[in-house]
Amino acid sequence: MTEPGLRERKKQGTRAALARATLDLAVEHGLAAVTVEQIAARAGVSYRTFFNYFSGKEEALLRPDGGDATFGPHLRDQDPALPVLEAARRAMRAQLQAFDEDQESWRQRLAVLAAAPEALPRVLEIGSTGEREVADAIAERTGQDVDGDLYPALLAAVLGAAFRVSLGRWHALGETRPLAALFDEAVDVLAAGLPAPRTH
Amino acid sequence: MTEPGLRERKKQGTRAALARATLDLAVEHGLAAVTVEQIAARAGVSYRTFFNYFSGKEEALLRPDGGDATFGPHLRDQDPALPVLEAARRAMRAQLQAFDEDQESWRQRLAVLAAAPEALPRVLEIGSTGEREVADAIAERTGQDVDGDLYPALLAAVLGAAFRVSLGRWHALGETRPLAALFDEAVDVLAAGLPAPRTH
DNA sequence: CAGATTTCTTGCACACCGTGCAATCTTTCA
DNA sequence: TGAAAGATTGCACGGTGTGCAAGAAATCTG
Repeated sequence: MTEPGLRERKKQGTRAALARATLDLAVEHGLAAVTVEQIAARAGVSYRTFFNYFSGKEEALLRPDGGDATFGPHLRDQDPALPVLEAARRAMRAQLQAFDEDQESWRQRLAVLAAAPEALPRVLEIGSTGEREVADAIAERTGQDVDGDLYPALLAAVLGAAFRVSLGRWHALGETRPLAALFDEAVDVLAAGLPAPRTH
Repeated sequence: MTEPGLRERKKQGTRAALARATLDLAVEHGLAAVTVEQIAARAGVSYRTFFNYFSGKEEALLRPDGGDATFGPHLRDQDPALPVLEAARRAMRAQLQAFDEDQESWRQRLAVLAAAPEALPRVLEIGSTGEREVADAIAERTGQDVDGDLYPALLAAVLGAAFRVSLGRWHALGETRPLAALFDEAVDVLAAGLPAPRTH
C-alpha cells in the first residue's frame, strides 16, 4: 500500500483532465461535434496522448476512471447464505454508489447521451465489458462453468439489462428517485418472474 | 400488393450481393481485415454505394435483409388471453425461424464474430435497435406507456439479453441443440424468477 | 414511344479516427 | 548521478463515413 508517487498522480491528473474536457465539451456542443483534437487541446496534452488513456470519446465520457472492475470483489463480500440473485443485487447496488457520489456529472453524461444516439454502439460495448466480469463472479459463486452453464451468463446479462433500463428511467424521470431504488424495483420484477403488470 | 418491379428487384440483388460478399470475405480473412472497398468490389458496385445499403461492415454481416421489423406483428398475432411474457416468448420464437431457415449462414456469421471482438460494439447496437421496437409492441399489449412504465422496457431488454445469451450458447455448444430450445430454456429460468441453480 | 420525373449510382473531396513507430522527455531507482 | 523504466509526442498511414453534384437507369405520363 505504498502511496501513489508523482508518476501515478500525474497520470490520474491527465486522465481526469481528459475526462473532464470531454464532458464539458460534449455538454457544450454535443458529443458528435466534439473531436478528439479539441479534447486533447483543452486538457493540455497532444492528440496522440488521448489514446494512451481512452479508446475513444465515448470511453472518456463513460469511464472517467478507467475500468475499475469492482463487481467481483463486491459479490465475494456478500453473505454466502444469501441466494445468488439477492447477493448479486446487493453487489450491484454497491456499484451504484459511484452515481450517488457524483450525481451532477452523471446527470450531465446521461443528458449528453440522450442527445447522441450515434454514440450508442460504444456505450453498449462499455456496458458489456463489465458483463463478462459479472458472469465470471457469478459462476464462481454458484460453482458453475461460465461457458457451459446457462445461469451465470444469463443472470449477468439480465442484471446488465436491468441496470441500463434503470439508468434510462432515472434520467427520464428527472432524477427524482434514487437510481438504487429504481434498480431495486427492476430486480423485484425479475425475481417475481416478470409477471404481467397490472394495467391502470 | 403490386409485384416488386425491376427497380426493387435490383436493389434486393445488390443488397444480397453486398451481404454475401461481406460474409465470404469475413470468413476468409476475418472481419477486421476486410475493407468496405473489397466488399464493394466483390459485389460489383462502388465503394460509395455500399453505404447506401449498410452503415458499416457489421450491419452488412448481421442484418443482411435490412431491418425488417417483425416482432410487433408477431406479438399482435398471439392469443390475447396469454400472459404477456408467454406471448412475447412465442413472438420471439417466430423470429428465430430465420435462423433455422438459414442455419449455415448464421453458423458462419457467429464464427466470424467469435473471432472479431473488435466488432462487439456495433453488434450490440444492432441488437438493441430491435429492442426499441420490442418495447413498443409490449407497451401496446399491456396498455402501458413505454417511457413512463418500467415493464415494457425491462421485458424487452431482458428478452434481448436472453436472446444474446442463447445465441452465444448455440454457437458454443456447436449447434447441437436448436436455438429455439436454448431460448426457451432461458425464458423458463426468467419466468421462474431466476432461482439459484442446483449446483452439481 | 418520347419526354419528364423519380430514384439509384458514382466519383470526389473532406474531416476524422485509431494505430505503429521512433525520438524525446521525465520520473524512478540503484 | 547515471541507467532503467515509463510517458508524451510528432509523423505517417490506411481506413471510415458523409455531403454534394453529376450522370445513368427505371418509372410514370400523355
